[in-house]
Amino acid sequence: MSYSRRSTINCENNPNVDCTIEASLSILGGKWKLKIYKVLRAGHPLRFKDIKDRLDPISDKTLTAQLREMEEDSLIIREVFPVVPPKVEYQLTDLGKSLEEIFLALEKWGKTYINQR
Amino acid sequence: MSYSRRSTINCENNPNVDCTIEASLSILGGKWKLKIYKVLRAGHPLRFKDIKDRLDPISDKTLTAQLREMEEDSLIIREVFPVVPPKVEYQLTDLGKSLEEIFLALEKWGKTYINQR
DNA sequence: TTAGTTACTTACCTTATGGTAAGTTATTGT
DNA sequence: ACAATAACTTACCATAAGGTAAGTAACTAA
Repeated sequence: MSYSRRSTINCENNPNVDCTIEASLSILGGKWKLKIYKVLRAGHPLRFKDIKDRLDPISDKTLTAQLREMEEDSLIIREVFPVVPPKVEYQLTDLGKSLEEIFLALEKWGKTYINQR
Repeated sequence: MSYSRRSTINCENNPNVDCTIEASLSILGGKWKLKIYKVLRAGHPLRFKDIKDRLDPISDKTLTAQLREMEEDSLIIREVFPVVPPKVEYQLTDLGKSLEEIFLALEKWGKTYINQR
């Protein structure tokens, strides 16, 4: 899939009727975003390594990129502690937490689907 | 994104805790699936060309591929009428209709997101 | 006779996504 | 002195998703 990531999503000027869906997909699409959400939704802040360990094998590069995008999109907050070795914690913002409904719907549908086949 | 499309999704034998999410994403992921859902959810069967006309510019090749995958995944039914020029109609199955909750959650979140930025 | 129609298929190409492997930093533990 | 650590970055490569453009079938209307 390729969802074009746009810095501005403007539905007023956008003749495209799929704009809200498009907005969601452009932000949540991809292999990792919702999995990262799942890891972070437990609530307490997690370090880079903690997130990495809780996911399927994911490369540092990819995880970094995904976290940066989520930060840009205001889904998570990144807090850097100036220590050695580095310590960086990530947690969901309120906007990030508002993904719960989508998450639950996908999880529920996934179960339904798996049972029906 | 690349979601690996698997013919069998087996959560029992899968140690991966993200399996239901993964199942949903492997079936709904990509640029077009949910947009096609949106077009078809009106209810009445639509022809290939009708679907195409209601989407952002999409190539025949891509639309064909997406529809075939959705058919394989039991989300839609494809009905061929033996006439010339060809007539093929597509409509949602019950399983396809069960995507409504995901669709609404995405649409709602998209609106929220657009308003918050 | 020729153009138009629909639902495709095919060959080819571009772009995006994500992986691998290595290097970087500054400090602590052995 | 040297390895280990966490959170990166960089260069390079592989795969996949999706686009473009052309071709096909069989019939109808002009």
